[in-house]
Amino acid sequence: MEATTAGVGPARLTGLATWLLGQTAAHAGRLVSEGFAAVGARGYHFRLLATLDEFGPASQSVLARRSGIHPTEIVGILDYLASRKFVERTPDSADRRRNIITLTDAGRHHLDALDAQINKVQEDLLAPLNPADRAELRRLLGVLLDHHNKSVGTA
Amino acid sequence: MEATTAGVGPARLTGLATWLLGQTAAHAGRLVSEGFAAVGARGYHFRLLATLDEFGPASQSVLARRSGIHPTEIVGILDYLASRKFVERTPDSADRRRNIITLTDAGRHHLDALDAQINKVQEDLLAPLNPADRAELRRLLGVLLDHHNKSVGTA
DNA sequence: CTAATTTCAGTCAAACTGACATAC
DNA sequence: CGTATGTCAGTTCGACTGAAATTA
Repeated sequence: MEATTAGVGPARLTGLATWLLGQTAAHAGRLVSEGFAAVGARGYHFRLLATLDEFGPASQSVLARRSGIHPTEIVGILDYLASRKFVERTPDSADRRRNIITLTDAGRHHLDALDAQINKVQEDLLAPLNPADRAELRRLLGVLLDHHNKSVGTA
Repeated sequence: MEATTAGVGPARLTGLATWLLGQTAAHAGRLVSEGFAAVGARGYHFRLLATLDEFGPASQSVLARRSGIHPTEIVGILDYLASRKFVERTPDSADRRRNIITLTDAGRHHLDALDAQINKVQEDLLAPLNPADRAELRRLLGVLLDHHNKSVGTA
């Protein structure tokens, strides 16, 4: 049996973990984009809103670290989310460099819609895998991420 | 133990297969880019050269299908590869719409260098996984790819 | 002075869309 | 005619670099 070929293409390529990962992620990304586009949103919105929902209000730089989104991206995403009244940006009185970002009720509501959407996408993506395989995939990807997060120092 | 958390971040996000996949692929992509940049190349070059090496000369559209690279991308990549004398573009006498692309000796040589590079990267990426886990990861990704290639009709 | 925070402007790789001339 | 091929121009998403102003 050996390494699966995943359709067609040069074996030199299709046997590579990096290629399989890239192709699968591209596909997943397509599904995610479509799913979010259906509710007029993007991946970044979900990531930021989910971060706010689970960790509570925070400054933009803390948000960047928690969400894994690059600090320079945060500004624009927040501009948009604030314009839609999904978050509130208020200056931090304790440290005037900072803004404190808070999730609004509308934002929480929107997040629920995105949540429903993204869960549909998981099903789509993982359709051909049974529960054990899904868990195993998550485990393996988790190990890789943990390892590389540590060595690179994303913490 | 449950689904691995993969560092930090909102559970709503970090438990998602799409997120794990995206993050891991981003990391892998970083490693690949760095590796290829070290020999003055990019991922596309390797993909196209490998495709030519394994399947032999072909038209640009066939190359696109075989490599999984979007047809409109092929043009520019080939422009570059031809300028470096890694491939030759000759008009097809049988069908004057087509160019036949051929790998040169220099191209084959360059491909060897890229091959060495990309294999180093695999090791880097998969370092925390034992051989069985690596095979399992490849298998699972392969299943996903096969499934989605079929339904979308990339063939 | 150094360091952190936010912001702006721009780059980049990969993938894509739409249009078009040419040839089949 | 409709379709396939190659080309060009432009867009998108996610991620990044570099620089700057403000404040700690």
